[in-house]
Amino acid sequence: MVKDTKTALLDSAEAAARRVGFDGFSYADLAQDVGIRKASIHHHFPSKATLSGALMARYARRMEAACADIDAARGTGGARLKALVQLYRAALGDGTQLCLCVAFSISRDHLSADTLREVTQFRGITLQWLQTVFALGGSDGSIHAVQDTQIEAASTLALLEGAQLAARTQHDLGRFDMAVSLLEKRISS
Amino acid sequence: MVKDTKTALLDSAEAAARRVGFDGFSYADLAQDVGIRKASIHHHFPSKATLSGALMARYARRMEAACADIDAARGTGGARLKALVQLYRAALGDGTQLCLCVAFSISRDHLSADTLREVTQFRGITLQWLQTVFALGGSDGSIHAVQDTQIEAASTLALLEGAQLAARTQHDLGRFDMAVSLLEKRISS
DNA sequence: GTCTATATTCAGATAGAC
DNA sequence: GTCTATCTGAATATAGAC
Repeated sequence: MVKDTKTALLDSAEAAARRVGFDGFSYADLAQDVGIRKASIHHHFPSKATLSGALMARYARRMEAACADIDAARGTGGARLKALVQLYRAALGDGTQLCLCVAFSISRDHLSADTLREVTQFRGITLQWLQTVFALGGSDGSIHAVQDTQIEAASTLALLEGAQLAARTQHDLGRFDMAVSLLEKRISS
Repeated sequence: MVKDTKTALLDSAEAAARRVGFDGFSYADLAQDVGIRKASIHHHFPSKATLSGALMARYARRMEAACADIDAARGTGGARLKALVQLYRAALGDGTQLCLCVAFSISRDHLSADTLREVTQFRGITLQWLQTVFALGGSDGSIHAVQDTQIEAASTLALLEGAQLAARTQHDLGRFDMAVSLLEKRISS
């Protein structure tokens, strides 16, 4: 089955945004990557702002699905938290990419209000999910020394995003692993 | 005393880069801000790559000085760590700015090799300093449950940078405070 | 050191043929 | 849906007068 053009464009744009930020790529780059002319892109995404909104919306939906998948596959809070750490690690790819949400945080002054709402929603979903995970992990004993779950969620998201930055700055996944190792020590196997 | 043009340009460029990233501002923006014509900027910084290098070099030197100041003013590891957290918090300004190092992490593929070296050096300085602080805080009892100092340093830097991202994404300093509150709880007053 | 003027390249975007 | 052709504005950068 062949990818339709719109999906191909979204895929290409997402990879570019996560590598060089939203201000760092152009329609010309996408056109070359996908194999159509740049004018044709406007048929699918009339403006770059439209594209940014579609990108972030798809990303947020994917995150919701990923969290649901983790919930279905893992029973304890600790196992779920471990899975999320792995998700953020995998998002680094070979160490050149970031989570789209982190990449958009920098370019945020050039994003549409629509897209900003999507970014906020993405963060909200993740934080909410993390809170539940810490509550579960605290009561089932799989995460050590759980304190206020809202604070745990905020700290963990910051740690994961910061660990991505560290890894990406040096193109070295080991930096991510080192930054999250203290968190992982709190999870019982 | 009046600021010389070169310093005014560096100040303006730094603020812009920390607000919208290195790809997010132009010489025209700087010219308007500083009050000269954009062609004149090239006299001080022939290319934007030169500017990025100068920016990061100045930033790294300032960080070294700030760490030295903290060491001179605070005796315990805990007090020094608290001071660094405040430094990162203050760097947010009104919640629209990031640490230059974080901002440059996103635009990194458009930076010169020279500038990238400066970024790496900045991270190295900060990590090294943090390691010493955790070693001190562990032995003087002002930081609770200190483990491997290299890992503590990496985790803390990631947390601080991630906390900045969280605050800046929502233009809300409270997000920073919440993300770092677990870390601060480990410091005895 | 700063200016005007200009070169060049590239950005996002549109019109209209096929 | 994709193309060619084109527009408009803005980017970095240079030449040369003052």
